[in-house]
Parts: sequence; structure tokens; C-alpha cells
Amino acid sequence: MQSAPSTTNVTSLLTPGEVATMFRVDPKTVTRWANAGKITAVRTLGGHRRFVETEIRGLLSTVPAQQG
Amino acid sequence: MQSAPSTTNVTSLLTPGEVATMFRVDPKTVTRWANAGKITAVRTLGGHRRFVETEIRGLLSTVPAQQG
DNA sequence: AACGATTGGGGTAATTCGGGAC
DNA sequence: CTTGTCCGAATTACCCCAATCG
Repeated sequence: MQSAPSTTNVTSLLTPGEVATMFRVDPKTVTRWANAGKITAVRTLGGHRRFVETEIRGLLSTVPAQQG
Repeated sequence: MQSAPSTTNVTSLLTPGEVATMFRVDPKTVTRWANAGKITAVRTLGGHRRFVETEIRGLLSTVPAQQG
């Protein structure tokens, strides 16, 4: 149980394209998931979406074997 | 371009149709293999399956040795 | 202010899912 | 025992173009 800092939040955000690549789907599909509330989306000031890496990786279950 | 996050999972995934074409079988058959646990399947948030390319390639040929 | 690339939104075709039977 | 096809429904992919991102 490591306590994180207070004011600094080191949350890695992924772009729709990144998430789309991880799931092998179209970026538009990731947008659909966000609209459906299936994934948490952080909106930029311009309206673009950013996704929490930890959440995405958590959704990417089954832990496929590492290539190599 | 955004960036090249090293933390991003670089696992290549294939669609049922892709795997079906590689094995020269019906996509439905690939689904049966996944249901039987014969192959690892990663599900999208919509329920569609994605298969690990390395796993499929390994199944296609037991030993991907160099071939004339 | 300008540039290249990505994203968002809407709409339609293609693919995939799930079950049951032969 | 395994595979391919049928049906209905859901999900996904690709088309357009304007806006946003870095």
C-alpha cells in the first residue's frame, strides 16, 4: 500500500488511436465505448477524448502471451 | 503525432475473419475453437473476439523454421 | 498563423455474435 | 467428434468533412 503524492497525479492518458490499436478496433469504436459509458473518458478542452491507461489495460484481460 | 508510450501493449490481434482465412475454415469454426479454449481470445467491449497473432501463427506451424 | 495528423459526428455496409439443427 | 450453413440481432468498419491537437 504505497500512498501516492497529493497534488500531483501521474495518470497516463491514451488517445483513441492508441486504445483502438490495443483492441484491434477502429478509433471510432473506442469513441462509441466512451459514449456508451463502458470506459471512462477524459475530455480535452477541445472536446477530444483521452482514456486512462490503467483502466484500458484492465479491460484488456485474458493476459495474452507476450510475443517473443 | 502523439508519442510512443513504451507502456502500451504491443500485442498484435487478429479478427475471427482473419484467423478463419489463415486456417481456411469458417469464422464460426474459429469461434468454436475459442469457446473450446483451444485458442486464447481477447474480447472487445462489444463482445467480439480478437486473437493473438503470435498464438495463431504458432498454431499454424509448430516450428516456423525457415523454408526454402 | 500555418501545417500534418488525429478526432469527432453522422450514416450505411460488412462482420461477428449466439443458439439450434443436420 | 468436427465442420459448415441458417436465422435474427448487435457490434464494428469505412465513407464524408470540420474542428482540434501538437
